[in-house]
Amino acid sequence: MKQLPATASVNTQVLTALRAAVISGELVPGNLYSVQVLATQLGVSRTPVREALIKLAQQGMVRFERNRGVRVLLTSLHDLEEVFALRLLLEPPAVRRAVGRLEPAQLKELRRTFVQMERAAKADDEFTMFEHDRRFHRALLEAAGNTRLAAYVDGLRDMVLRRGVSTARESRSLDDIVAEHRTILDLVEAGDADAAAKAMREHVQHTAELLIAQEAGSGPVDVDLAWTEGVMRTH
Amino acid sequence: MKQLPATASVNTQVLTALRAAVISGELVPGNLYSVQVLATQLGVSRTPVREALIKLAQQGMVRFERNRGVRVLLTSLHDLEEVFALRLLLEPPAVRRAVGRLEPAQLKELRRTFVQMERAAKADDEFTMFEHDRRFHRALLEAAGNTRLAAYVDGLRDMVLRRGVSTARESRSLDDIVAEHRTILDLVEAGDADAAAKAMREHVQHTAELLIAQEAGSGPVDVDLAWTEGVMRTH
DNA sequence: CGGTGATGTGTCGCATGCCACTCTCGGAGA
DNA sequence: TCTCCGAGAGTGGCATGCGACACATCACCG
Repeated sequence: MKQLPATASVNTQVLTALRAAVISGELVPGNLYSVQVLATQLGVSRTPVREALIKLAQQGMVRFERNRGVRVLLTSLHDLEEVFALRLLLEPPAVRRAVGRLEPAQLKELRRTFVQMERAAKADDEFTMFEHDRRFHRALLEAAGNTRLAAYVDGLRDMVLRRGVSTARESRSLDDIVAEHRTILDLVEAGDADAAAKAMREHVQHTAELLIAQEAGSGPVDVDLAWTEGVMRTH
Repeated sequence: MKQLPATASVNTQVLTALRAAVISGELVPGNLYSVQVLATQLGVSRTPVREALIKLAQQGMVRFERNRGVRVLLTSLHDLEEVFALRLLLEPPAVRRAVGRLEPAQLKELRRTFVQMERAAKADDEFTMFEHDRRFHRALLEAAGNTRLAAYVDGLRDMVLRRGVSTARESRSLDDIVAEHRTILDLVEAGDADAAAKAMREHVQHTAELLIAQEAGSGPVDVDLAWTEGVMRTH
């Protein structure tokens, strides 16, 4: 675990470091860790470490076990299913609403983020690419005007990242991911809300299928995300 | 603030007590409170109080202000809009999925909860009614098989409760609320997934409109929740 | 040899100490 | 009377003290 940078509040730094450690797999899912040891490694006291872990626990990344330690939770197939069901329910409608609400400056910023993502993909810089991927989604969701939605989805991504970061390349190239984002971006810029939402749905669903198939291995895939598709007609 | 019961972990007790205090309005939105004082009132040390407040802060109910105290956040019109947009996006699809997945025993339990809600309404016991209301929604959402969704929506309700608990009666009677739930329950029992989902959407939307109108007072109501309506047809 | 109980180590949960910072309030000076 | 400033009280953030409990180890007994 790397040492902390010098700036900013200790609590925030610790939270960032621990989250990164979990995502990167440095803190192995299923294993128990002691607050004391983590604090020593980070060069701080137990308090901020414990507080950061409480936040991660609320997010579902770890779990405290009394007098035993804190366990990094592993994401089961069912966890993936839950996360992607939520993303499918939230992201497409949010994108639909974001179209037309995006200021020109935001649109430009969005494209800038996309270009950076594209560049990272070309450079085979997986980590940087996922950073921009995240910013892309976040910017789009925030434009929908619902900060809670944006923040929640952003948190959900953490649960998937530690699956995706190390293994996505095996199943699909970074270029494919970029292409899906390009489609979304183009439709957003064209102002076609429904098509953009549909593209987002397909993108998320595609990601879900690949991750779930990979996680399930050769076993039977018992996953149903179809119910997340909007079919209501109230008028 | 009432003294703590004797049982269970201190942290949990404190969390429950603080959440109840915020919802009941005992801790006034907009005001600053000191961890030390809260701890003394609850008869515990600062640590569990601080940890509970951290959880409430993550949920958006309070905010820490360094060297000043912890502020109970007030829910603005926009907050209500955000919360109900999320509920409209999540609850109807979840209900649609819950139908047909509910075991007979769960169905029976759901009806039992409804009957208790009805009884509390008859007795004009507002608080108990909202307790059962919450359990009703929670049971339905959990039946959809997505624990994260259920937990998240449950958390969202806290943001609204401290508006609704004291004021709902001014705008609509408890019986009306019960009637909407009866509609949902009947459709769920009849196995009509789409209709149940539609009923849930209308229930949530109705609640949103009343709370938002009441919050806005006579001022202009600039709220748009229509975008949460599912209109996708991907095939 | 197998089972069992004591003991030691490590852990969290909770209490407390300490520090830098913010805000208040009163008094001195114009 | 008004302004300014400084001392004091109060706060959250972080560090640390302490006790009860979980688990592993190992000696001892059947």
